[in-house]
Amino acid sequence: MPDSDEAPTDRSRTATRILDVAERLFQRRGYNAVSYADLAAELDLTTAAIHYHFPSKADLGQAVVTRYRRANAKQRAAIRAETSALRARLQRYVELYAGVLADGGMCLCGVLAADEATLPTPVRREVRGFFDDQTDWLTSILAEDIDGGAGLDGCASPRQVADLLLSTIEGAMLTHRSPRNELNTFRASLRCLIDTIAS
Amino acid sequence: MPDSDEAPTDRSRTATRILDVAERLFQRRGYNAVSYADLAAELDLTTAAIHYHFPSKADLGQAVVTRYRRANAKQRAAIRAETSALRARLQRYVELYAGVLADGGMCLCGVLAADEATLPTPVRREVRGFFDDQTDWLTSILAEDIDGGAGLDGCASPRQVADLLLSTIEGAMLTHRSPRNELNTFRASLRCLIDTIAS
DNA sequence: CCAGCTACTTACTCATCGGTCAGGAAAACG
DNA sequence: CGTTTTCCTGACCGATGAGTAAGTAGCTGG
Repeated sequence: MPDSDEAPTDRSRTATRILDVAERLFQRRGYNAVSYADLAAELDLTTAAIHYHFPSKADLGQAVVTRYRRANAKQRAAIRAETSALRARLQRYVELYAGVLADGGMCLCGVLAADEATLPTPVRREVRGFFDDQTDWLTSILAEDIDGGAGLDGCASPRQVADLLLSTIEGAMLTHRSPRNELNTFRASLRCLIDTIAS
Repeated sequence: MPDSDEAPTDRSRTATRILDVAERLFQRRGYNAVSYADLAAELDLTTAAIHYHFPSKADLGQAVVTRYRRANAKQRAAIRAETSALRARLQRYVELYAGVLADGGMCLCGVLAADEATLPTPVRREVRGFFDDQTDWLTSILAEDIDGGAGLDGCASPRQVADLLLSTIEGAMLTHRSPRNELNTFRASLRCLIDTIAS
């Protein structure tokens, strides 16, 4: 081994390109509407080449979601490290999703959740894991808050507020996709919620 | 014509059965993962029989969503007629979706929104129409409210609150599907929001 | 210089997809 | 009664889905 590489999973150049394109397409079209042929065309490869790196579509799907989860964990860690106020943290967290929405995509796990019934088991497990990651993180961020978070009348626990936040984010992405510039509507909905939650 | 039938679109018995099964399957698997063969098997028909009633899949999809939209409009009208308090109206509105979630489904239009990029144009138009229906109705319900709805700090307009509500509902359905009894989590999230919005 | 591995391509397989067409049973119509 | 219309079946179509097998070009290490 040349040097202890940054990533725990050490992917070849081509495998990484495949994951990149697959992630993009999954975010736009969902799991079932993406074929090996689509990927091959965009990558200028054959479908067999993709099967060489990812034997089955389940393998590919799992690899994409696992990487997505890992990248997301890093981003959340950065937010936690670089900000301390609840409001600022939530705002930066929302911007994570706004960025995806801005270039015509949907949260990878949000869109895969819609295909849940037809997802291979390992992919489904990974998607659920992603959502658990989010609610756990949000819960701890909310619980850490100094002023007790008395914003929402009806919510007893930070966990409930976390659930509410995640739901709203995923739902806002689902219902406000590209055509008109609904990115602003997305941001407005979330700003509204955050203003109520934080201070 | 025997008598002026209740429905503007007068469907044969079989066509209605096809729509019923198609709606159920779309809600569980999304648009792309439902085939004519699936429907035929469940209905004990041939695929050709379905093509007789709905020549293309786009026709079928559009018919399903149009009917769904119409039924939903009736339910909303009933809520408006039978309740007057904002809180009660919103609670009954949320129960509309909780019912779908309870038997393992997802909002038809929510799940179709995830497949948006691959949807035939008429189906996509109908799905967008459904969302417009919801925000319009919620907006007017909120605007009608006597106490001005001072619940959410950051939201100026009823329309913004309506957007927020719809997003939360769709997102909560997406992220809290069947396996454990997450129906309660769904209800808790929405109760939390409603408590903040109404009185 | 050859053995072996990595990273592919070419050329398939077989199932399933949405969709078509000719025909037939049965009911409705005149 | 005969004819037309409604509603369906059986047999098929070409395209596309995921996946496979065999072969090969290019490095790499001994």
